[in-house]
Amino acid sequence: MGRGKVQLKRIDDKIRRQVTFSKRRSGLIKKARELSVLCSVEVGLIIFSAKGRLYEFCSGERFQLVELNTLHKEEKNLVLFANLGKVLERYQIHNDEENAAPKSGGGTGKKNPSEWNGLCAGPNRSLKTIQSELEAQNIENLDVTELTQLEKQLDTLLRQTRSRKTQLMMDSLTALIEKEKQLQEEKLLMEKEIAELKEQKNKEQAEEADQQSCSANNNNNSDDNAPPRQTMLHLF
Amino acid sequence: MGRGKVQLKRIDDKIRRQVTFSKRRSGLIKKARELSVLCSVEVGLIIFSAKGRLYEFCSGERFQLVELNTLHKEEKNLVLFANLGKVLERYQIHNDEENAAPKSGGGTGKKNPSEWNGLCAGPNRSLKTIQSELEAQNIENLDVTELTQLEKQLDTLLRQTRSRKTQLMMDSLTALIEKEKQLQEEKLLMEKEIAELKEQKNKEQAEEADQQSCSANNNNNSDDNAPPRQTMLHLF
DNA sequence: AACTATTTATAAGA
DNA sequence: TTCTTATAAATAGTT
Repeated sequence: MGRGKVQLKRIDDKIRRQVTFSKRRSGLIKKARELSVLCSVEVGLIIFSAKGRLYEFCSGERFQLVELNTLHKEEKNLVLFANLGKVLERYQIHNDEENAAPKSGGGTGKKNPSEWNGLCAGPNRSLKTIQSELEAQNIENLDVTELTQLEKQLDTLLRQTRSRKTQLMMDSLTALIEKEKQLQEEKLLMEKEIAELKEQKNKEQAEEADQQSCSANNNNNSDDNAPPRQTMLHLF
Repeated sequence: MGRGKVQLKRIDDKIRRQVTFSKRRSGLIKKARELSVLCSVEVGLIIFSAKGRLYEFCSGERFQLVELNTLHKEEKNLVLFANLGKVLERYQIHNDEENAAPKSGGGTGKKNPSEWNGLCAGPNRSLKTIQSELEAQNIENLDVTELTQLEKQLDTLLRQTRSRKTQLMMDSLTALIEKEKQLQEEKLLMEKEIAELKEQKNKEQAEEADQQSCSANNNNNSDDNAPPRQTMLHLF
């Protein structure tokens, strides 16, 4: 849709690419909104510009965690989804928190873990600040001192981002491992139950056979009580 | 774009809504792909249909849609997370590359993508080399050129390490998801077996009671067929 | 940031 | 569902 047909490959010219990005980005977000409204479905969209600026659309309303627990399965998925756009926000919120903490002074360095869940207030002030700084005064115009400071800030942000990412992944892993353990236990219990039921059955059959003084069919049930196999973790 | 102008509000007619959803969904995903390709940016898009079916696009494939459809709901969330993590990971790599982009010398600057998965042979080799170099000639004695080179090498190693770490964690997540699915299936089978055994037992008791025409102690076994409890996801 | 010439998406109909 | 087609929308290149 335009004067020329479009080739599905990276636009080489930087300017044209930038312009196209701007146009198509807003078009995409508009269409995402339309889809969610017209069809009453949940849509989440995140876009990183080449410079790392984040653009997002999320159809869902903000849900409180409290409410989450009152919901049923199906609904939870929707809520989780609705909150999807929050992932990135949390990265940045976290960054802000850390950044707000003084670096030079011999501070505690470590944040209260309870504040680590990204539930704290205050959006992406620092990151936005840096970004707008970068946009306002072109990076070309900064002197070494300013660049050094900027470098430090960005480095800090990057490190915090990584830290948060790792933490989120570890949380997932922990949850899954926990779940697996639980399932293994349940499995064990059920195996026991099955064994008991079979034994009872055998006994009854034996009694019956006794009464009728007949053949004793001893069902040798081999219970494969292999110890719960641990999932291989290639983490460390 | 169509025979009629569109109102930005929920389509009331169910059929029309469904059809529109189908069409616009594919259109949106197509456009997301185009944006990511044309402009070389990271794009993540997820859509939940009204029935909870998941559709997604993520620049940089990791999971095939085919696989996705075989997953359970809970697992899908993890996969989504994994994909998003991938977006972030790429974002970071991208930034790193930009930063590492050659400033002075005309090095290739760009690594072969196949080497980027951290699967390449012996990262330790280079590290050892660097270490021994450092030990042999004290870092104090290196000039700026040598230090620059060293910096580059270390930076590369660091990036590979991070990439590898993320990949391993992703692998673990995938494996755990798979494992959980398998356990759930096993559990289901065992539940069936138990139910059958109990039923047999009840029947036999009933027969016995019949024969002895006596008191009917109806053991009301409340089968706690609670649906598999949802894994708590702390993802979002 | 506006303006068109075109291409593309898609609403309705088959 | 899938296809066809008229028309609305998006947007590439231009100013």
